[in-house]
Amino acid sequence: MPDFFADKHLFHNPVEFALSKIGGSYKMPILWRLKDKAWRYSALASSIPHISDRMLSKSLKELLNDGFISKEIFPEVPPRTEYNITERGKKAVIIITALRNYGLDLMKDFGIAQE
Amino acid sequence: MPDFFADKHLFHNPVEFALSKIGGSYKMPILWRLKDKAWRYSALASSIPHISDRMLSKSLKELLNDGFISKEIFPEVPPRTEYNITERGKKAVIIITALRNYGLDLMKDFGIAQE
DNA sequence: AGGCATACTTACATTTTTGTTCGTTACTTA
DNA sequence: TAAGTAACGAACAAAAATGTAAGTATGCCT
Repeated sequence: MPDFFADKHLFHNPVEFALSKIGGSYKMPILWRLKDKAWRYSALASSIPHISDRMLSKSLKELLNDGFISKEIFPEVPPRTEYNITERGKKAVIIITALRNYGLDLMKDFGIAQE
Repeated sequence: MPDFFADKHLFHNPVEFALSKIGGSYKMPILWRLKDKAWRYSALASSIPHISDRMLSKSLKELLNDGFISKEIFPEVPPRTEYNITERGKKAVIIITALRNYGLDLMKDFGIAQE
């Protein structure tokens, strides 16, 4: 696997590419929440621990641009926005699930409590 | 999944924990190379694109401390060191493989060339 | 008129991660 | 004697990711 360019950025392997799309602190938590229902901005904001508006809207915008989620704006007052997962996002949820299970195994392996 | 502490650090979900152990730019490339044979330090250094001594020895040390790899020093001159994967590391390789396949799929999906 | 609500954006500060350069040990070879 | 080699470590610099604080629009409610 040689290096390759994408989005004006250099990558060295497929994992790096995948994590450039769904990595970082908040994208997986967002996709995970959207996996079985629509969520609005404010609900995501209060559900995801410690997330700031900056990181939430930045993450949502990138996931949207990359086609992992879709967005619907309802012209109400105050405005309402709903985010949904797309087909591409559903594929991401599969690997997120695998990573999550691996993480749970590792936690057991390291003797970390979980309730 | 509530927050939890490990290694004096706060985590919010199992994925975050897993990636604290095998994430970053170089740990997966290292584990990937060790999956079917022993490698010595200098071979890893020249095989992994752009890696510096600092990052290589830092990554190796952490993987070693966390039990993903083992190390054998041969008292020759100049010294020779060999790194091997452990059982815990082999489990990591499984999820790395999944992530890699997902990355390849994503690349196709985004129309990125691969030879 | 003033405050509240939602869904954001912008500027700036701080933290985390990674890169660069240099030094070390102990012996061997030119 | 000087230079080379393998496998690092330490100090410092730069870059990338994240955090903080504040501001925006529209319109309702009091």
